[in-house]
Amino acid sequence: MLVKLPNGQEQRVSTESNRPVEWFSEENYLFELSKLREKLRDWLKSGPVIRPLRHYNLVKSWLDQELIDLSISRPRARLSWGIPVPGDSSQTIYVWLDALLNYMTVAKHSQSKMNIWPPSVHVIGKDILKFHGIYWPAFLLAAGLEPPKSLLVHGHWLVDDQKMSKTTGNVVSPQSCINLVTATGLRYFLMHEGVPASDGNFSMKRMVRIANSDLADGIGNLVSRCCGKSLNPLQTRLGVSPSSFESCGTPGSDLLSLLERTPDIVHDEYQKWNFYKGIDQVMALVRGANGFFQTMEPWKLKKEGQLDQLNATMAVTLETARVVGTLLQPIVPSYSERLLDKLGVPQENRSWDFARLRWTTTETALGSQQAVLFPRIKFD
RNA sequence: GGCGGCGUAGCUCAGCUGGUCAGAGCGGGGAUCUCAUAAGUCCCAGGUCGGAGGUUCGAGUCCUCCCGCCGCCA
Repeated sequence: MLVKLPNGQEQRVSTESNRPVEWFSEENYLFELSKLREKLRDWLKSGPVIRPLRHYNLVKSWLDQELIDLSISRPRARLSWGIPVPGDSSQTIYVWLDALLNYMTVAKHSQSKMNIWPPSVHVIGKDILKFHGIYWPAFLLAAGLEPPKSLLVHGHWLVDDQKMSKTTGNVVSPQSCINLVTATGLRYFLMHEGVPASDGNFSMKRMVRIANSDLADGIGNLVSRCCGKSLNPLQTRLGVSPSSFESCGTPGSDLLSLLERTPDIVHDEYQKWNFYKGIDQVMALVRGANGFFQTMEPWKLKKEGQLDQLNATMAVTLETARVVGTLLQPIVPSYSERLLDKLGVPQENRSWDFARLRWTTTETALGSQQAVLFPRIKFD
């Protein structure tokens, strides 16, 4: 864009960096991107390659036009650091070509267990869509290699609807967020509030509120209610059977219904990268469990000596907590680990197969850890 | 200029394939409980579904125009 200098002259500057720009010409090697348009189109059509759909459409519209060949080298005279062009040491490979190969280097060679090229999903920010939706797949296709099977393109975090910038002074430091709410709290907030197709609005206040409400209060308190020695002196988790729910009447059958349908819905939302919707479903289940517990009033059942119903109530609630912990593993792994540890769930029983109600007669000892999964954060 | 996306309660969103003229969470107000991370539960208030017109028995949902925001191309 054109800006006016103090001396009255006008200067063109970059719209992003505000640094002066000028015309010049030089010789470079070019990558024949123009010859790859059809291959890129074929890749785009091969499935839900780019999501959300708006970004897929954007790349599609770029491929509706001719592609211009891409400069991929610079004269060594002004770019001495880097990989020399094979057979012509007067030119250096431009960094934005070879840098992308780091994805492949890590994926293919770091550990034998992880030879996973092409990746099933590559997560990127929307600002680098052209590189990852056009150039990178083109380089790979030209080399006879497979591009990623899909790209998940997410929006940006704004602050009060404004881009973060040093100039505006509204930059949010991830480390300061972690210091305040822990990595778990930050992750939870980002996944809870992140709608892939649109930019999010970041707020420290809102982050604390959401982390507290869900991780400390909703789930953390529920687990505390069940695991406390007051209601659970033997510190065990009893098995659940259909009669566990039946003996709790309507509240039991209502919770059973919720518990049965939630995992599939969550799975479908996760598959579509709609983590925020999946989290909504999980939290609805948590609220259902708290409501069930409140209705059953196990502290009264204990006083009255109704041990069968007390046991059923505890078993049902703890089974629900187990499912919740399993469902939330992709969202908040270490929090879920603590939860599942507290419930005495073996490591081999934490995969997705166990992210649903399971009938069992097995009695499991609770972990001896402190039951505070997520301390409430003081703020304001 | 052309094309595309978005606009639903204070905030974040769902609903968007026409049918209880709208829901959830957070926030706010009130009540209640004490097993529990002062948590839980219940109740209430909050909505011109950007605006106008149209189609239809019926529109937040379909069509047209306008307003605002964002993006791509030129």
